[in-house]
Amino acid sequence: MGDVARLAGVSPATVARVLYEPEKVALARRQKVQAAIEATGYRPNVVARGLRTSRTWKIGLIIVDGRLNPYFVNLSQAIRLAAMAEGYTALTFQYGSANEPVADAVQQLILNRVDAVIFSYALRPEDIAPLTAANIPVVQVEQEAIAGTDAVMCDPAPGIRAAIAHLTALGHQRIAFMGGDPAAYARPRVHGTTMEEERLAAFRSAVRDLGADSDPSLEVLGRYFTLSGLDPSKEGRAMMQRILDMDQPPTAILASSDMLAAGILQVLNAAGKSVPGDFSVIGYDDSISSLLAPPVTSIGRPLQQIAKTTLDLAIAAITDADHRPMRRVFDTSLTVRASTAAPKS
Amino acid sequence: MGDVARLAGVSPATVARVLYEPEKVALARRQKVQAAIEATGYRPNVVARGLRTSRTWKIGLIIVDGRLNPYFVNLSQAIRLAAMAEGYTALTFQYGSANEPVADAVQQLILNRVDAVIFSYALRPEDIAPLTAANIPVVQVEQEAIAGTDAVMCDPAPGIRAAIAHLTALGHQRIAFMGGDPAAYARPRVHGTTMEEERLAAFRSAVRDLGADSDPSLEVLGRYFTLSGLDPSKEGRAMMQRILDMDQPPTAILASSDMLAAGILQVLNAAGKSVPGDFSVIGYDDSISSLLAPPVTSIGRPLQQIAKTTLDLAIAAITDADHRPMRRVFDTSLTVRASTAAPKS
DNA sequence: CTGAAAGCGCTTACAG
DNA sequence: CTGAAAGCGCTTACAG
Repeated sequence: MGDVARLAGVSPATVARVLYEPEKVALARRQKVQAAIEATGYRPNVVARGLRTSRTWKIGLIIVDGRLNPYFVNLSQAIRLAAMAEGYTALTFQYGSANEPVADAVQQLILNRVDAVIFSYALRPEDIAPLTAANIPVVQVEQEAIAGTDAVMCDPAPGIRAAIAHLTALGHQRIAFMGGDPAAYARPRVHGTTMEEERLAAFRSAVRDLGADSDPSLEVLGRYFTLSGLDPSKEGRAMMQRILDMDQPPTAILASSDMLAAGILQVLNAAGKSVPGDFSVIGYDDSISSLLAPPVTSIGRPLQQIAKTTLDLAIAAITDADHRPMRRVFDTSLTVRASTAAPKS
Repeated sequence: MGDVARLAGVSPATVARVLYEPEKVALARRQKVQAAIEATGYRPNVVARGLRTSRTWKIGLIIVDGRLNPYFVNLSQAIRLAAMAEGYTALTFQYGSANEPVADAVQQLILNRVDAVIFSYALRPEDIAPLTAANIPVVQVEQEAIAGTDAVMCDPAPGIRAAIAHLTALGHQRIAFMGGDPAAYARPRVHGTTMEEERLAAFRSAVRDLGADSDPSLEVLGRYFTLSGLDPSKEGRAMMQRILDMDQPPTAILASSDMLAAGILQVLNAAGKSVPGDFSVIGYDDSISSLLAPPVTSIGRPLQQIAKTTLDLAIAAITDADHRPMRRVFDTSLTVRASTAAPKS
C-alpha cells in the first residue's frame, strides 16, 4: 500500500479511500491512484484489514462429514459458492466421523474471528455460548437446536407426499418407510418435532390420505449410518434385510436417504431381486441417486435457494445490529428416475 | 491480552512469553499469568498474530469438485485433517464444475496470506507465478504440472497389476480398460508422462505379462466426466455402450474411476445383464465402490499417508528456507469386493 | 477533498 | 528474567 501511495504521490489514506469510497476522491488523484494500483498489482492484505475492522469476511461452516452422506458435500459446496458470491471465504469443518469434536471446531472459528457460523445438523446447544460470548451470529440449516437463532429449514412433507402419490398412482398399496428412528435421534429441538418425527408424520399422513396401507410394521426405523468404519450403506442393508424377512413385505420402499437406498439395492442385488421389478425404491437427498443402478427416484431440496437464504441471513446478522432472527422454510420435491414402476400383479 | 496482563500484574510481553517460551519466564510469574489466562479464558487472536508474524497457519487447498468424483472428498478430508493435526486450518476451493476459475482461488489464497497451497489435479503452470511472487510454497498431489516443486504422487502400476492378476486368476482372458484418453488429457507434465499414459501403460504391461489378450480395441478411452450438467456417470454409460456393441466384447472391465464403474453398472442393469455374472467390473479410487450394487472391487490409494506426506512437505517448505523440492511416490492397491468372479464358460 | 495520527492485537529485538 | 517500544498493513475519525 505504501508503494502505491508513493507511486501515486498521495497518502496511504487516499489509497484506502480510492478503494472503498472512490467518489470522495478528486478525479485526477483517483485516476493516478488507480493507475498505481494497476501498475503494482496491489491488493489489500485481508489479514490486516480483518484486524483493523474486526470483519474478516470469513464464515465458518460446520457440517456433517460428506463421506457419511454425499448430500452434505452438495450442501456445503452450495453454501461455499453462495459465500464466495458475497465476498466471503468459507472455513469448513466436518462433523460426524473422525474424532473431530464440534467444540474444537467452534474454538478454531472463534480464534479465526469468523464473521458468522453456519451449522448443518451439527449444532449442539452447548456450542452456542462461546459464539454468543464472542458476538458471532449463527445460522442453523435444517436444524433448530436453538431458539432465537436464524434457521433455514426444509419441509419434508411435499416431497414425501409426491413420492407416495407417485407410488400409489403406479398401483402400489403396501409402501414401507425406511428412516431415522425418532427415539434414536432425540435431537435438541425448539419446535416440538425433530426431523425424524416430521418425516415419519409426513409419511403417515400421505399414506392415509392417498389410500395406501397404514401398517406400523411397514415403518422400518433405525439410524442413517454408523459413525465407525465408514461403511455408510450398512444400515440400509440391515433394514432391507428386515423387510425381506417380513410376512407381508411391501412392494415399494421410501428410504430417508440415498445412502439407505444404496444399501437396499445391494441387498436386493445379492438376493437376485430386481428394481423396480420386485421392489420400487425411492431415496432422499438426491445425492448419489443418479449414480446407482438403476438410477433412483429421490426427494431433493432447492440447494441454491437454501444456500442463498442462509447467506442472506448470516449477512443480515453480521451487518444489522437490529437483525431479528428469522425462520425460512423451503419445500422438498420429487425427481422421478428408473427405480419406480408398477408392482408385479 | 491486556486483560490477562493486568490481572497478572505483568506486561503483555510477558503474557506472550508464557504462551510461546514459558521456560524463559520465572516460575512464580508464569503461574500467575497462567492462572490469569485460565480465569479470563484468553486465547490469542489468530488474525493479529498472522499480521505480526506473517504466518497465518492457514493452508490453501485447490482440488477437484467432490461432486464430480467423491474421491476428492476423501482426499480433501484427509488433507484437512492432516493439516489440523499440525495446527493448520485449510481454506478449500473446488475446481472443475461451476465457473470458479482456479486463478481466482489462487488470488483469494494470496490475499489471505496462506502459508502454503496444495493443488490436486488443479495446478496450471500459469498459476505458479503469482504464488512464487508472493513467496508461497506449493505442493502438487498426484500431479506434476511444474518442475522444481514438491510433488506427492501415486503409482497406478501396482494396483492395476493386482487387478489384472485377480482377473486372470479368475480365468478372464479378454479384459477391457476404460479410462482417460491421453490425447484428451494433454496435461502439463514434467516427467514425460501423464497419469492417463501411466495407467494405460500399466494396463498394457500387466495384460502382456499376465497373458491376457493384448487387443487395442479393448482400450476404451474418453473422459472421466463432463464438466457440465453434473451427470457424473454419463461418460461411463457411453463407454460401456461402446463395449456392449463390440464384436468380441470382453468378459471383464477395469475402469479408471468408480464413477465410470457406476456408469457401467447402470448400462448393464438396464440391459438386463448381471455383474459379475456377465461381466466382472473393477473400479478405481475406492470412493463409491462400496456403495454400488454389487459392491465393486476397486483400486485405492493410501490416503492417510498421502495426506501426511503432503503436509510434511508443505511444512518443510514453509519453515525451512533451504528446503529442496521432493518427490514422493506411493503405491496403489486392490480391494476385492463382489463385482468380480470367474467368467461364464 | 486530503493527510497525519491513532489503533486493531499481537510478537520480538533491544535495553536493562 | 522483564518491560517499553516498534511495527505488521491496514482503516477511519479528526482536523484542516
